[in-house]
Amino acid sequence: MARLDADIGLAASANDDLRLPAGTGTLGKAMAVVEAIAAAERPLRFRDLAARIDQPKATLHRQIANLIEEGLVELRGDQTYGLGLRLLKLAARSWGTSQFRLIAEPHLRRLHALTGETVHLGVLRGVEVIYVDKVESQQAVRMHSQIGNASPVYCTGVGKAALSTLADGDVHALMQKISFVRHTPHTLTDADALTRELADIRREGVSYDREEHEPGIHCVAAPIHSVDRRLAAGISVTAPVYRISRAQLEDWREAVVGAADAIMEDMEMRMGPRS
Amino acid sequence: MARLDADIGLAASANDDLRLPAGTGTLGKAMAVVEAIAAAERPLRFRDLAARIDQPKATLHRQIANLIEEGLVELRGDQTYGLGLRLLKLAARSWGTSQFRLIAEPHLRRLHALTGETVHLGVLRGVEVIYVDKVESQQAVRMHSQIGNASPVYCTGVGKAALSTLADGDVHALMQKISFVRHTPHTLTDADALTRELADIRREGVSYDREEHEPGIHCVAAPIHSVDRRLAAGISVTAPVYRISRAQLEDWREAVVGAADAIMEDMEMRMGPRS
DNA sequence: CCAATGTGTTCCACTATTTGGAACGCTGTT
DNA sequence: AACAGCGTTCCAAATAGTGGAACACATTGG
Repeated sequence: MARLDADIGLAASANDDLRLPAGTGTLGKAMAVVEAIAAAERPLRFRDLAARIDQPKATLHRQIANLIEEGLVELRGDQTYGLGLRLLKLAARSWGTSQFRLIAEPHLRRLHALTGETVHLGVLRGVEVIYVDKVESQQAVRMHSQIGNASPVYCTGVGKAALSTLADGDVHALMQKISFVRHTPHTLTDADALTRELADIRREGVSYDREEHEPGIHCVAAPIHSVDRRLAAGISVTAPVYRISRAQLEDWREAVVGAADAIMEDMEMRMGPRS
Repeated sequence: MARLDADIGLAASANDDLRLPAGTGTLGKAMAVVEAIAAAERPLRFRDLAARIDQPKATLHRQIANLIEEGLVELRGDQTYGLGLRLLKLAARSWGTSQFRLIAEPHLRRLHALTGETVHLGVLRGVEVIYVDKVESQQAVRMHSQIGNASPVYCTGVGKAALSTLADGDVHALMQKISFVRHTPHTLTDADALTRELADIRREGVSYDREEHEPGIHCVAAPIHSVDRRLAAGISVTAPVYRISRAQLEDWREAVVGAADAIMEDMEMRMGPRS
């Protein structure tokens, strides 16, 4: 059958850390440039890019020219580069037609109806979790963002849940690439601590984020094992500590796990029996 | 100064209609594949792609393999291809840091507060308008989508507004590429009609969508001329006919134009004086 | 005022990468 | 069993990307 590994993006994200080549030849180099532009907070100019990319000026210049021509990158303010509109368009299309998201959506809503708190659906990609969907109460400050946003695996509920679905080998490989950053006093800051917690998560079937990413925010999450192991994902209910107690969070445990299981079932229904 | 034309995406979108090569070499071919996958409604299999791409099987196969490796495309259900997660991540980053959007946002909110109806911010890209931001009342069915969504230029308020900011030459070039599709009885279905309406829009400074895209929906829009002519954009207030009369819509005209002008001013403030 | 430095851009011979015809190995069909 | 359709791999040939060097414009400073 189909080789063409996706490998849950383990290898895929080899250059998430914007290093040079990949096994992808020209395309890889082009994407490295895109990633460099995406990674920068302050707008970059040509020389800035040249500094982070380590390629001859001439080469880089042409690569950028191509990226601009393709609408993946844009030249603005007549000196700085930003990501292009084509990405927005493609992402919208991707989001709108993602089978996984479509199947999961009703379950997210149900979970939100039950808890009244924000529900997230996240997928593992390299050493990050990417949020693919979200249902939240009223958004005082709306953030269409969040969807598509990336968070670290090691300090988020979905992140740890997703990790727990991987084989030990894959987990170890990933661990090497994680750079642990302490975000709060509760953040797990090394591979050992994380490994130990993963064991718990595998046994219990739930993971918690106990204010490990943002102070004052905690969550319950459950892993979603995809049928074909091509996807490592998780679902979570997030809430501020001041409103939702640790005990309350644990009471939602069953609901969250239930939702995750329901999503898996629906996936098997609609993808399993030979489509 | 900087060549590296962006050209408002006129040339950029040369292969919006998923034709073969571009002047972009390898990258262009890769993006053609991505675009083909994005364009399809029903999931495509390898042979489907091979049919629409016109490249030798072997070549296409390797291209796809690279795209998968890079996370731009994903192989799912073990036979069909979809767009990859990396696009979501990049788009989110792009959206979150877009200067244009950030500057425009407060004005969109003000306009929404005034009218109570949905406000859109759209940018011209090739023969389409891409919605870059949106403020809406209560979303019964939420659609984070819409943002990033593409609509035709010739039958939307923002589309026509954006067109009106272009030089005649560019407009003509674009017209050639538009394939006019009648969406409602009021849709403009040929270049002549559109050209005539553009003259009105240039004179009046507003454009209307009089149920030209969707029956029962109309809108007022105003063009945003970007300082450096690198961007052709527009802003609009959209409402259902049953609730908002044509007259009411025209009463908002000044507000919409005002908001568009305010956005331009803010842009000049923050980009003009040598940053 | 004219060198000197720091940008961004173009040229073109060299070479690494992409190319695609052909052959292979599946799975399902007649 | 032979056949047909799909997906996958190989490798010589050719194309497309590379990058050192030189150019054109700013801006700086001696």
